[in-house]
Formats: sequence, structure tokens, C-alpha cells
Amino acid sequence: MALPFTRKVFGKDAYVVREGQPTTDCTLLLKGFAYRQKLLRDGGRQIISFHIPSEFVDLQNGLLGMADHNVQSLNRCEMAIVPRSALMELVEASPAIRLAVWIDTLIDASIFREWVVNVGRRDSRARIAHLLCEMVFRLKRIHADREGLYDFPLTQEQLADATGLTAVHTNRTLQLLRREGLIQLSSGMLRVLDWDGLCDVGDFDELYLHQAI
Amino acid sequence: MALPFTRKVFGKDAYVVREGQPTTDCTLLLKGFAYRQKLLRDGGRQIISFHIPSEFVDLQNGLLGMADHNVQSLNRCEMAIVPRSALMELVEASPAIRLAVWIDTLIDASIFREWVVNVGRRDSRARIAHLLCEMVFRLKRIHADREGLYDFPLTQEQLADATGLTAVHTNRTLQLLRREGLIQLSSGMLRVLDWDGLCDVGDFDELYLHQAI
DNA sequence: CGTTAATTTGAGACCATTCAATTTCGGTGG
DNA sequence: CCACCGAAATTGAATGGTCTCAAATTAACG
Repeated sequence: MALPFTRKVFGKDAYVVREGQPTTDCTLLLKGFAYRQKLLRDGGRQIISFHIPSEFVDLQNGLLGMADHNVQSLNRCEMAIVPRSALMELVEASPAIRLAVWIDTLIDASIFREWVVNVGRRDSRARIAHLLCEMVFRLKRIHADREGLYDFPLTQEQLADATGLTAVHTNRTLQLLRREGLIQLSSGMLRVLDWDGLCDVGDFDELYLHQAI
Repeated sequence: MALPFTRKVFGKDAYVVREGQPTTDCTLLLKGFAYRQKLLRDGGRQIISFHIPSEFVDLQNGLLGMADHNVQSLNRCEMAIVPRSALMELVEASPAIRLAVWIDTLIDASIFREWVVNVGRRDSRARIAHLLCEMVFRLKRIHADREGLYDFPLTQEQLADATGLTAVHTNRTLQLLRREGLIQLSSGMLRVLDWDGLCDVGDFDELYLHQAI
């Protein structure tokens, strides 16, 4: 809280950071959803992470000199923009904060590893189930109990770009998960009807999130 | 070099770290190749990175309390095993080393991000070409000029598990890359015949490796 | 309430998989 | 130096999961 920051509001699908840009800030997501993505030369897009409030979306920018991917808001977002230099000074001054911040970047990396597994080796049903498990697991930490109902503003196209599928096939796979009685998903709200079943389908093991307490 | 370490030799396909294991050491690869992987419940395997001499294979173990994936030797390897506590003490004591080590873990993460893109959005030809580009780019840094010829002991099955393909299809794709005059690959040796062409096919941009000097 | 975005549906094509058999290669012992 | 062996690479044919391309329907928004 002692860090200097500027609060900034982003509309839907606004660019927060662009690939190839020199890094000047680190950005904390206060409200709304955001995602990170890379664009391919052929126009394809791969989403590499989704972010929910309370998460840094580009912490690696503190030490890497150049952004290697894009960061976009998913819906209307409020962000706290922290000058990279201020964050790094704090991190140098406080060993405890340093460890916390470093660990945050390491967990980030662990999630990417799991995503490699997800898009590399799981079929469409497991892929989407796994992604939903991860999102719900993380949403649980920032929300009071909502009886399993969560804001979930991702479009099927975004879900598709995150899982390496097409929007059409994502749609069919979601219908399958619904038919199986695992989830409800509509109007930007997600409810998990059968958590154990969804974890089972998605081959989900929370170990990689390193949230044991 | 001041760090305490024990030198250890691993045979082919030996486990260096196992998923779920409490972390006690960090391991530096001195000789040979290694890889990191995750196993799926259904028996599938996804390789999430390859490592060449001079690289740490599990630096995140310094701060995360538990291994979230497996590390295996690929061929005969020599490793320097550094007690986690010793490394962390050094890192606390020296700001310069701290930055270097942290940045190393951040580049690690950047590579995972690119791998998500690779297995998520590229077709088999581009996927394999991209992986070869990355490996050769990294091999160049540790080898004197070898006229484009490098040790490359990965089997086609390992290449397949890293790209999310089957060994059969990997074989056919490698034949295609050979027929196109891009690479030579046999007997554990790789030669790139057309670097620009291979980068083009693989949609390879070295930015994510953060090696600009 | 109009307009655009998002979701849903259908049919056909294709890339990659599966399964099985064959060939080649690398290493080992005689 | 050759015979042998298991691992790795290669080939073929059939299957299948996912994609592509359109069009239709529904939901979101100003």
C-alpha cells in the first residue's frame, strides 16, 4: 500500500501491455478480468493466462526489459499501475516482500507448465474442464462463498483461444459438459454442479497452484 | 563457484526430481541433456522443457516447497546438486546474483509461455520447426561454432511428447522438414541447412528468450 | 427496439491418431 | 569383425477428433 501507483480504468479488450514494448510498469488488477496472449504471424491467437482481481498481470516486467506478450482487459477493468522502479526498490529493501513477489512469479510459471500439459496432451473435454477447475479454484480464494456461482465473463471464443480449440468445438464441448450435469454456464455466470466430477474429467490436481496453507 | 555442491552422474532416463516431492536442492546441469515432464492420469506424458549444459533444471525449487513436475536425464548426465538453503543464503547476500537468478526463473517462464503457444496454435510442421529453432538457438550459446552441426540426442518419441504429437506423426513431419531441405537429423546429430527457412516455418521469434546483448 | 456480438447447428473435409508390421540403427558379445 | 539384439525409426491403412465454412438463432447493449 505504500507503493506509488496510478489507478486506471480500461474498457473491454483494451491493450494494457504490448509485446515488444520496453517495460516501465507493473500492473495489479483491482477489478474485472484480464488475459495475456500472443499473436501468431498467421493471425492466430493463443491466450496464455486469465487473471482475476488481486493478481499482478505482468510482474515479470519488473526485471525483464521488454514485454514478450500482450496483456488485455477482458471486460471493464480497474488497474493499479506501479512504476517498475518503485516496485524494484521496495523489493530490494524488504526481504519478506521480495520473497512473496518472487514466489508469485514462480507460481505464474508453474501455471504455464500446467497449461502446456493441458493444450498438449488433453482432449477437448478434459482441456475445458481443467481450465474451468483452475478458474473456479482461484475464484474461490477471492470470493466469499457464493454457493458455487461465480462471475465468469469469458466468451467461448476466448475459452477456445486459451485451450487451443476453435470456438465451434468449444461450444460443442461446453454443451457436453452441461449435458453431463457437471456445470451450468450462461450469461457470464458459471456454476459447478459436480466439483469432483469436473476435476475427474479435467484431470485436475491443484498441486501446481501451490496454494497449500 | 563458492557454493557447496555434490557432483552426481545420472544414467539415461533417470529421475532427478519427482512431482510431489518436498524440495531440498537445486540442480545445475553440467553435461548431457535433461528434460522436465508431467504425467497424466491416463498414462500420457507431456515434456515441458529440454535442458542443455549450463542450465538449472529446477531453480524454482529454491522457493517453492514442493516439486510440481518431474525432472529426468535424457542421456548420461552430470549434475551439480546445490542444497537449496545454501543457494538461498547466497541469493539473500548478493543482490547481483539474486537478480541474475530471478531473471533466470523469469526467462524460464517466458519459454513456457511460448510453448503454450506452440502446442496450442501451431500445426505439426510449425511446432517441430519451432522447437528445433529454440534448441539450436540455445545450443549456439554454449558451443563454439560447429558449422551448424549439433549434438541432438532427443528421440522422436521425446520430440513428440514435447510437441503434443504422436511419435508416428513426428516421424512423418521430420521427413517433411528434411525433404524441404531445412534440416538434417540422424544419429543424434542435427544440422540446420536453412536457418531463415526454418524460422519462417516455425514462426520463430527469439524475443521470448530474452537473450539480447 | 434496432443492431451487433455471441452462441448454436449442420455437413463435409482434413490433420493427426491408432494399430500393426517392417526396417534400420546402435550397442554388445562371441 | 560379424552376429545378434533391443531400441528407434519408418511405412501403410483405416479411424476419428477437430476444423472449416456457412447459416441460423439467441443474447447483450445503447
